[in-house]
Amino acid sequence: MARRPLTKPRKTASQARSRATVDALVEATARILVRHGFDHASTNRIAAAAGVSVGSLYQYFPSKEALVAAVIARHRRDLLAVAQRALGEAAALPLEAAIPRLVAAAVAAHRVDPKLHRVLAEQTPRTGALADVDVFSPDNFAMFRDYLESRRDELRVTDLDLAAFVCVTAIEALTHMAVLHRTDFLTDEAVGALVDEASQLVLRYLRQAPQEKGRAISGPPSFSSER
Amino acid sequence: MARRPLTKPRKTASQARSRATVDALVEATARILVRHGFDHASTNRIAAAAGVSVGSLYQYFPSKEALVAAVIARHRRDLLAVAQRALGEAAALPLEAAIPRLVAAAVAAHRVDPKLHRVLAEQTPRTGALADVDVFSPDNFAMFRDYLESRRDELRVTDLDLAAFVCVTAIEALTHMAVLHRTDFLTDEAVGALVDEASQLVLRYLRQAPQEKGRAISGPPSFSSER
Amino acid sequence: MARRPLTKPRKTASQARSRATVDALVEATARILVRHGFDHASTNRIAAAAGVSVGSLYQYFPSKEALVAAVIARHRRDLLAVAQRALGEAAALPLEAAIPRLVAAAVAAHRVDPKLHRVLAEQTPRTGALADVDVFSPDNFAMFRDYLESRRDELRVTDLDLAAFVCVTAIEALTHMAVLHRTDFLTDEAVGALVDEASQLVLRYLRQAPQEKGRAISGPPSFSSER
Amino acid sequence: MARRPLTKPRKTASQARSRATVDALVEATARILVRHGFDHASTNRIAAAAGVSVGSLYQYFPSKEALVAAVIARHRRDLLAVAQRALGEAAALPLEAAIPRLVAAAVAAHRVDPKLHRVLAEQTPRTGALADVDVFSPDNFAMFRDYLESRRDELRVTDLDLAAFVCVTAIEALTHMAVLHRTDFLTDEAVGALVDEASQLVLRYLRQAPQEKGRAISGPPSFSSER
DNA sequence: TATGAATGAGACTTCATTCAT
DNA sequence: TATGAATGAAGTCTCATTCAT
Repeated sequence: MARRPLTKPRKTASQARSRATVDALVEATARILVRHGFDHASTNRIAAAAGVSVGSLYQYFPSKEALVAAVIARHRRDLLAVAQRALGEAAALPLEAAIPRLVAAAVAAHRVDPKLHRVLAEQTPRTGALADVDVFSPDNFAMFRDYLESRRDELRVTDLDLAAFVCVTAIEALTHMAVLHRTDFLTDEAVGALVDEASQLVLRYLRQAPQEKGRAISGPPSFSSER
Repeated sequence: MARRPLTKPRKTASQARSRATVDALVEATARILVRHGFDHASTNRIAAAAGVSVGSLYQYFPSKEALVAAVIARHRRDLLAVAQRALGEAAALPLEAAIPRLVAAAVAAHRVDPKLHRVLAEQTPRTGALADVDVFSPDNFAMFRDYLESRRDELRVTDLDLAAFVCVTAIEALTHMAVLHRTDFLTDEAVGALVDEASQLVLRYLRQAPQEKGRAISGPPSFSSER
Repeated sequence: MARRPLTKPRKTASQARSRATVDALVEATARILVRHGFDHASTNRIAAAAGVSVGSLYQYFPSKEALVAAVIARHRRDLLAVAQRALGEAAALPLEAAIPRLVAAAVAAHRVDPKLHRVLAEQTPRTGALADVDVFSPDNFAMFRDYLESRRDELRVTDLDLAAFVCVTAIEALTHMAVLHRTDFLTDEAVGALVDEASQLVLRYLRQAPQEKGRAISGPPSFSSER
Repeated sequence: MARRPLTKPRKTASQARSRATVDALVEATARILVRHGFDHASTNRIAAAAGVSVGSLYQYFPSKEALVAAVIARHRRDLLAVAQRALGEAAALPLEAAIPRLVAAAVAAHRVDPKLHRVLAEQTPRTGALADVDVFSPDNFAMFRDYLESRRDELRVTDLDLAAFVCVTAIEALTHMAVLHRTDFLTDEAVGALVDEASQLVLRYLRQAPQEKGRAISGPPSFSSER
């Protein structure tokens, strides 16, 4: 028992060291990716930026691809966290209030690290180990599908899989496009309009039209007027 | 004048030959891109596939990027042609009929050369000369915006720029995603549903709600039931 | 003296442990050499296969070469043991019986660990510390020379050094070649013929032809006297 | 016809240039191999020694192995030429005269480029593309077998394949060993004795003993019949 | 204008060895 | 004494581009 405290911390120290190296490498990769672009993100450069030797890099990552895959995974995890939180908060809300919140979350998610997002989207080839890696995971679809399920009686649509595909793809594309090609839509003044429009797009697609429910209402609330 | 027939044909022949070489190179690039992927599409390989020497390749294209840009431009032109034809046909139709037609055209466009489309979308870095090259050109937005303009009185939306962005982006994303990641949505049996849903998405977003026009209607026509 | 029983076993245990580690490393090296070839036999791999850390490996062997040298030495010792035993048994026999026995022993020796033998022969560079290491040691020549000495009166040859060189080299080459390139000569049916032929080769070279005993003969023409 | 002289020389010039580069590379490889050893014969070093760029090296040789294989092939061709010439000259001679000549040729062959021979024999791993490359080709066996065939009635042995294997292997091993490990046998004074002994070894093995001609004798005991 | 040999920077990766813990 | 993370020199090979012919 006397030796335990001696051995275990050592092991832990060693593990912590490894972990630190791994983290430094992933972080350095992201940084280099943003600063120099995928093509010029060489493993030597990444290792240097991480403050470790190339040898260490290859001790933890079998290839450049693996390194980039780790960056993508980390980025995706970050995005997912934002989406998940928003969905959690929206779960109890009616469609009219939930959708704008989710759309706003999608926009927020894309602002987590827009430069990295752009590099990942525009320069990172989906080849080899990265073939099936996508910044947006199927988790998004599943999560949204589950939400729709819980709100089924408010919905016009019946094939929830298909509906989830349509909504998630559309929201994702609009925010993605805005971030990459229409940053003019993302100014503080303009972003409200974008969120409104995207929300309208999805809401009108999903929900039971008022008259279809048997009564007339005054139309959906607008996100931008809520601000 | 007497020499004209002598000179001009020769010149033309030479021009025609140049044109043929350029075409062969672009075609070869597309072929190699599909067969070997962007990373392994070397200029030597492309030249060989085109039946010319590397030297000649550089006579016509200043860089590999220029070559790929030409392929992208050609591909985009092909896609645009499909979209343009559909828009032309849809111009005279009311929204309810026009939108499904446009969506169907978008799906058709993505089927022009899906393998090339995938390589261009997944492997071709938007770097250097290719930075601003996108498979989907702003022309699409402008064209669609013009169409909306001509149908303004059927519309609920008022900011037509924004609306065009929303619609074109959504339609494009849905078809793109389907082609790349959900080919199960593109079987002969399933594609109708996809087109229906995409049409609903856009139609419900764009148009004057029935009760807003002062009368009740029975809902939009379905693409799939039209077939 | 009272402590001896206490200290010595401990010391011995430690020594035994060291010895065990050394053995494990040599054994692991041989195994890895066979399985992966010389080029891919990295020290890390060897250490892992031996169940020790690289650090420990370098505690016992100053370099990779030293490790391989140990493997060669062990292999040579094994081969030598076979040869020595055969020579011991043959010592008392007349040439006609002894030679076939030695040849058979040479074949048997090459079957001790043929895969290792091949790797050592084909892939292990005779460089640096391994420069003068040969699988077949000069011991073989000396041993055989001694045997010839003891049978001198049965021999036709007079320069026993040269004769030992000729015989040992020939036998060694034939068995070596057979093991590496003509395994068809080593089937149970064929091996007898090979041993016969090798024995004939050596016997006819060495011995006094029956009728030559006790009288002078002309013998075959000599190359050196032709010069 | 007028253009032919223009084009063809150009082509030839180009071919000659290529050929010169290839030759320079093979020659440089041999030189570097001798000077620095296999391990330190890097492709960059070889290219530099050949006065060309690494790129050119890889234009003509797909790998370092291919380069070394070319050196081996060239060396073997040189050795073979010596052996072939000797065999040609010996073809008409009776065994007693032919064998010493062949043995002498084997010694001469090993003196063509002894340093290269040593590097090839001692340091060059038989791995990958070099796996089946051997300095001594099967051609040697076939050639010698053919010679034996033509002298069949002078022979004691009956299985000529086996006999060729035995003789060629023995001669080759003796000269090889002498070159690599017993250069003291190769001095001008000593080499005659070596050739004599090797000739005796082979001759006595092969030929009909004078007294054996025309009658049956008991011969030495056979190993295989003892089993 | 066409050819294709030549270029050479630079990418990825390995591995024997060291050393802090 | 053991561990294994870290090192970094060095190696092989690719490919966009140039240029003599």
